[in-house]
Amino acid sequence: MKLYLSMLLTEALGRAGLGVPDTGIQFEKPKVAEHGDVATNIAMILAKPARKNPRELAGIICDALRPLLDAGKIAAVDVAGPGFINFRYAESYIYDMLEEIIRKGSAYGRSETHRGKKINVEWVSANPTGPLHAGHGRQVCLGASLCVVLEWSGWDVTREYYFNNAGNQMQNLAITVRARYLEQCGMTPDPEDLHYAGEYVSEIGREVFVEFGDGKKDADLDFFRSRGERWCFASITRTLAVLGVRHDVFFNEDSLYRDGKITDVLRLLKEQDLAYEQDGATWLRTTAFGADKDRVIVKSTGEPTYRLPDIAYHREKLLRGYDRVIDIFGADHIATIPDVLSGVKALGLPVDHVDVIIHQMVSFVNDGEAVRMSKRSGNVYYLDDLIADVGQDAVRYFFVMRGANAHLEFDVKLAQEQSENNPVYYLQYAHARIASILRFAESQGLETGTGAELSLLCHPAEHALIKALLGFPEIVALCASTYEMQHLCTYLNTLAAEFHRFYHECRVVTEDAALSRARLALSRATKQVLANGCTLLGIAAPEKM
RNA sequence: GCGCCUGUAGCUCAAUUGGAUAGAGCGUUGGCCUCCGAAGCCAAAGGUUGAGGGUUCGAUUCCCCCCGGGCGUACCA
Repeated sequence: MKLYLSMLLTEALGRAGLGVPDTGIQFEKPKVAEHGDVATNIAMILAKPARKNPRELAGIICDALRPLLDAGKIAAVDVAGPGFINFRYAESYIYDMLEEIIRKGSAYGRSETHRGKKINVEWVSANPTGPLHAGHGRQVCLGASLCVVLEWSGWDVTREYYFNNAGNQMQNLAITVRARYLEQCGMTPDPEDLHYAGEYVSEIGREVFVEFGDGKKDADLDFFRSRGERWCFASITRTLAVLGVRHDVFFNEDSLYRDGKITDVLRLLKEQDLAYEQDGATWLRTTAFGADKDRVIVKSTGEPTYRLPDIAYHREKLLRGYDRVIDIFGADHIATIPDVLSGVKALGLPVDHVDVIIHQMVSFVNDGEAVRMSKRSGNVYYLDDLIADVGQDAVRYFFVMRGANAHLEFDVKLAQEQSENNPVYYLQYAHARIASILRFAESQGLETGTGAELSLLCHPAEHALIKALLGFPEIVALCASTYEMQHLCTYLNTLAAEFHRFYHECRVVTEDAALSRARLALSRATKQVLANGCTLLGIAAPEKM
């Protein structure tokens, strides 16, 4: 529709002796229904260069536009407010569109906008030094939903997890696992060795003991490292699977060492004088990229800091040739981004197509009290715990219902206690309710299939519901282009509300068979859109609850 | 100190990226089931969008300056 109006407006502007602004013609959906279904601010944009009153200009544009309009699509066009041009859909248009929704079914909302283009989304990427904690949930859910939305916009999506199975943190895990294993063998662990305090490390130690007895007393750290890594990997992927999240690629950090990529990058940086030795360490000349000071990339122990493998990893990823690359990070990792990107850029790779999504931290509140999160103390609220407390659907929904930039407060108690009033249940309830209506209709011998006379739907609540359904593809596109998933949540809840209103205003199954069939068709279409939305969010769309 | 994020109803957060009367949920108050799911609907109350300037037809949104909160500012990731 916007495309159609855009064409006509361009034509009309030409006839009125006006040009199209560089920004194109912008449309928006008026907040207030009386203002019509679509509006454009074109007259206000053009008013200044044309040195004319916006309202007057809008009138001129309208006059030029009216003869061009197809009455089957647009019923009315008028000037309002400071110079908006408002359009109102023709009834036949919304019936046609409803027909289309029904025809497209589970594909309604998909588009081919980015067909043939490849995108890589890297997210989660938590260190395999323990199970995922509740705070990881936000990134898990944001990324997972984003990937689906991108696919619905035609992108060929690669889901990637950068698996940090090398470096200092893994060394600490290995030491801790060994200490816990030796504890099983009857030795008292040195507190210095217990870098990770979580109970799970003891569990790993027990597993090793069960399998080998005390036969691994003299095994080297590599053994315990790989046992720890294997356990953590299994734990993380299991939790992800519970939430319906999967990755296509787990890129192992240690492969960068094995394949010599770390040394390659170090050499390349040194060749460009972007890395230098000092005080026994190797420094990255980040001041050359505008940073306040240079940073260490290889410690005096000879071990790289995270920056170096991060640069090497991004280089490998970019070399694979994606049209777009998305990195999702928590705000606590924000410091690495400028260094890594400028490092990669210095290696001759373009980074303009890399988008970094930063999400702010989550705080968990339980019964008015902050849930303390500390890996070292072992006092951790795990993502598994959160799922057990509120359910996977609530987890998936709550983490994406707010913008990534908002500091999210997750009140666990509230999510448990008030689950009846939860937005996610509100949404699912609408879906289950429609399913119930359809079952009832069938029990009454009503045919709920095709062939409904949609023009019988003339009640305001019916029109409002249809128009709400029409907005779905645009919302999907909006989420895909802004990377902001909360728009979908907001949309789905207003859609559910619109349905509930319709339900109260218009009885679906009545003696009037023709009207009943039309309303059943509308109900089915609503159910379909709700289900499609649930698919995008990764939550269930139940037939009963 | 510096950098990034943030401040909107009592609470948690929206606001289609600069649009028309700033909206939802929770909480509070009052209505609605002889009828397809009341996990629902309707209504009321609640706001100087942290404060002050600026940009323009128009600012919650952009710019400047204060004030408050979060995260960084490691030879941890």
